[in-house]
Amino acid sequence: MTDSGEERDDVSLVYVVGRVNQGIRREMRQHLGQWELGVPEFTALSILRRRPGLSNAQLARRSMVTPQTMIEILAGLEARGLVQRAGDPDHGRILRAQLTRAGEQLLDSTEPGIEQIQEKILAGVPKRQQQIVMDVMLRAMERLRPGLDN
Amino acid sequence: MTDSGEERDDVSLVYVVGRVNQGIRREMRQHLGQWELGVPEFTALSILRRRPGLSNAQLARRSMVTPQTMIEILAGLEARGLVQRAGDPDHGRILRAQLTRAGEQLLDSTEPGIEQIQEKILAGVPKRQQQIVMDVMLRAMERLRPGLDN
DNA sequence: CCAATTTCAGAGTAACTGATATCG
DNA sequence: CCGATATCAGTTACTCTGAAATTG
Repeated sequence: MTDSGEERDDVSLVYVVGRVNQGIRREMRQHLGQWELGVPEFTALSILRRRPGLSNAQLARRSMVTPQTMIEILAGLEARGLVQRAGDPDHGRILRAQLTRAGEQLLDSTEPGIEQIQEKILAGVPKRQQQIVMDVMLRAMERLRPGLDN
Repeated sequence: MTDSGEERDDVSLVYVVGRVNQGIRREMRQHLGQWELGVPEFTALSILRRRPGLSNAQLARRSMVTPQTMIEILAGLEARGLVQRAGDPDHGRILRAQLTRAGEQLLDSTEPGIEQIQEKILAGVPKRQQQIVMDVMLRAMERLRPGLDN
């Protein structure tokens, strides 16, 4: 049996965000599989390229996961030589992470496919609307972040 | 160390959707915990209330998960008496699901808290912008759906 | 025979809570 | 001592792939 379309009314944002994310993750997983890279790993690499020198705790906050979760992701990336970490000279305990050359290269190979997913789901959507979606989602992120601080 | 704010530039939609979803799921999990309900279970119940009589396969498509994943969720809900399923009279194999009285009541108790999460992240966002976000996200859902059909 | 549905079984991914140690 | 960080260990939550049976 074939399924009919979805109506525009009475559906919550929480719901659509969840469903869209589910679909995106599925495609990402499939795409990233060829490099043995998981979605959380890809996400961490992406953030680190934009923000070299983040600590594990900072990275966790940006990813909206607990530091315990992030440490595992980071440990895996470090073990594979995609990320390297060095102690902050002014702060004994903090370890600042950044991509290695290999990490950058791997990220470069994977990203076109990810952008393709994005283009696929945004095809034909006016730039102005895209901008509004980004703004609203970024505000949502900020509202969600505080509850995450340990 | 405290973290600085996020910039509006050069961040992808795929990224923000993922992060917002992560934050939403965390709050949902925390809220739903008191009823021993997981996020996928809540999602299935929500869909079923809006669409009584969906089959497992249809439910899977709407949730953007495989039918094998959905069958487990559904089986759990049925075992707990929150959902009941009956064979389609015109179609021997298909089982159509709907909420039981208990399922409806449980959903009623949980929903206010979920709406609260939504209000929290959308506070102060103009209705027009909210509508645009919904439209764009619903379009994204449609684009993501086909790849899911087995 | 083919396509869709249901469903079992096993595996893999992703994320969490608790606890400990260190540093400023 | 307190707050933030790092990190180990164990556990839970979620989703997938493979395969088999059933039905129209």
